[in-house]
Amino acid sequence: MNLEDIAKLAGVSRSTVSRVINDDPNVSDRARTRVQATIDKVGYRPNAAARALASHRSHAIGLVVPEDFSQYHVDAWYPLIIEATLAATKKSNQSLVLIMEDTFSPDAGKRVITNFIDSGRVDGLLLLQHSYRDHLTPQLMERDVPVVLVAESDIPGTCWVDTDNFGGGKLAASVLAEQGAESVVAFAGTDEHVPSRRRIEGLRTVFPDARIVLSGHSHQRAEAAAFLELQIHPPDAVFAVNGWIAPAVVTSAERLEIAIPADMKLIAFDDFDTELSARHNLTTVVQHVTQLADRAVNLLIDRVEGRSPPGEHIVLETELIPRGSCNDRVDIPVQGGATTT
Amino acid sequence: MNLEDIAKLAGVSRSTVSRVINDDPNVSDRARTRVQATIDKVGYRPNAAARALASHRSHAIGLVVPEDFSQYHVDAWYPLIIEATLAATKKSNQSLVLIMEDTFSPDAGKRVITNFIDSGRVDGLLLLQHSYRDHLTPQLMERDVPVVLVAESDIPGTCWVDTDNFGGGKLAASVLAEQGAESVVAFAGTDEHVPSRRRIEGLRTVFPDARIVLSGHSHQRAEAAAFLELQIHPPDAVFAVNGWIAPAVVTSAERLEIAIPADMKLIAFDDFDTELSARHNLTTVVQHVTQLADRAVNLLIDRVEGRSPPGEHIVLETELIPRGSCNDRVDIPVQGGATTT
DNA sequence: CATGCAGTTGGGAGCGCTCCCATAAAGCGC
DNA sequence: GCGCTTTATGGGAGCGCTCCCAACTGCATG
Repeated sequence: MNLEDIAKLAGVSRSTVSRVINDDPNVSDRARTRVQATIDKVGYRPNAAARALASHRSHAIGLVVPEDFSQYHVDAWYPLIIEATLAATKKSNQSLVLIMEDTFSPDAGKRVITNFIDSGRVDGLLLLQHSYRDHLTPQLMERDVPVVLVAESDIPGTCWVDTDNFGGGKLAASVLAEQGAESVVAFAGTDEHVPSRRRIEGLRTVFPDARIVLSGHSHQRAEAAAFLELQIHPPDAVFAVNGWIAPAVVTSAERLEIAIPADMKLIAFDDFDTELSARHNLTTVVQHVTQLADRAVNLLIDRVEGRSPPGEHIVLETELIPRGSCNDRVDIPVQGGATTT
Repeated sequence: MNLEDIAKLAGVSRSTVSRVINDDPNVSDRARTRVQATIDKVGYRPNAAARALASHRSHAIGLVVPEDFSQYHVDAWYPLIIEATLAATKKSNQSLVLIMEDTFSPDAGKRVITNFIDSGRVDGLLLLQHSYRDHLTPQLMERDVPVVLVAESDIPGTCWVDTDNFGGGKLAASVLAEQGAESVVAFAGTDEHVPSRRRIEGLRTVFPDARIVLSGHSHQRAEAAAFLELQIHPPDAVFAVNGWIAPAVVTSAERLEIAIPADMKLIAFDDFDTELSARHNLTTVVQHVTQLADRAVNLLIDRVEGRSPPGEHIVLETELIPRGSCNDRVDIPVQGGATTT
């Protein structure tokens, strides 16, 4: 079943059927309804390969993920962004091709280009946060491949979309300051994670002397680090730079009999695990991953179509979800689930 | 740059270049090296769309994931299987297209077929565990779409690959029996999860009277349930049917001052979070997700190529990782990390 | 009543491959 | 040296679309 067949059935030409399929305005209503009806009747679907061949556009975009992304499961960032991207591409009638590369390998960019761009498998690429200070981006920029980073970037000419991590850090700080906090400690995973770094920079606009404690991608080490820090330098307030660290802080505080929020305020960035945040009643600064993916996909499509110039970027604001860990009198009802002993 | 160009440069015909690209044996060594050299020199890549159009094969396979897969992050199953599938497709020179569908919707199958099969975007489909007693599979079977389930299935004619969950449950049981356990309780998430059900069936071949406690997809509820159960009916041994539940059992045991393994043995199925398993020193029955994906992808490709008949299935054995939670005298060194108090 | 001009429609050419068949070259026995 | 098979090569046809240009319609205009 192809264009020609449909054309014959509908009593028009191949071209007219093609126009109907591609929403070309230059079709009479009579022809359009006739064609559409036969298409629906026989369940015709245009052949993707033929379209791609003739139009030089695959209507597929590639999402580049690092080789071991499932190992970063201290939080659900990768699954969330993959799911959100998938939803966004579906909305835009694009297919999503997953691409896995060791993004730190010196010729990762070349491999991605030869395997997916030069062969026309995808029209453009989405690069995730993780892979952004690697060899990939420069190599792609050089070859002028349509690329959007889901991460802020200082490479000139790159298009990117990111959450305002700096602003989010500032927002967290302002909430703590409002509650009278003076000595603040920030718990983070690693400072190679640029978003974390930006959040801390935001915090420091209000608390320049905030201590920073890093504990890597490990719940266990986060808990040990939190316990030690809270015992030796008990602060007024804690900023959990990565949401998954917050429970470690709560547990340590419990063991040290530090009451939250009476003795110590706690604010977290991200609550990918909403159950956990609700359970610990955490006041949280959240980023909107779904929106992030939506904007990234749309920007990439605009780039592919040539509608958007290189160098464009989009910054998404964070949002404060007030719960009980910063303030005794919470006006907003606690979402789902009681606090534990 | 296309076949014709390469042919001219190498002084041969289009056909010969095509043969070299497709590893056709009927090419002289002289021609092959000449063609390969020019291909490498100019960095030529065959156009995927043209190939697909001419050969009726996209060299892409679709991985169908449920709409909200990132919400199932009590463990890392989805990210792991996605990553493993991606690695497997890469090895086989296929691209991986992610497909998201509400697998319980009555016309999910029809949508997947029209959007991805009829249009020739993918050659075949991989369906994950989660989506297996839904409307998808029957609709796909009816249309004779090449499909492999990553889940056992009783629908006649389906191809599937799965871990031997029944055998794994039996293995866990035999370990507990060996340690003299008599009263056993199994903690699981939900009994709609067929793999969990099969593991429990395996357990029951040895412990027909084992109690079953279900707590849904929630760490919090798992912990509450474990605490209550261990307090009211303290058992000899616990089978954590899903690995992520094990820490809840350990915590509850600590609070109730039940020593593991002295007072109570504990064995878990899956340690997707190896750090956690090591930290709690858990003896574990593991499934091999990488292998699972490898076999599934290969079987699907065989189906697409017509090399494999319908109805074929592959069962993968589980493996026992002995740590300290079942036996005081552990011969095998504990992997990475000490036990907590 | 010829002229112009949007609004429609049809068909040719071509996208870059694969597949098939025809042909050329080489190898082998007698 | 002659036919035969085997191996290697070239070119035509066609996969199912899009894109472009030509042509045709109807209708207002001078």
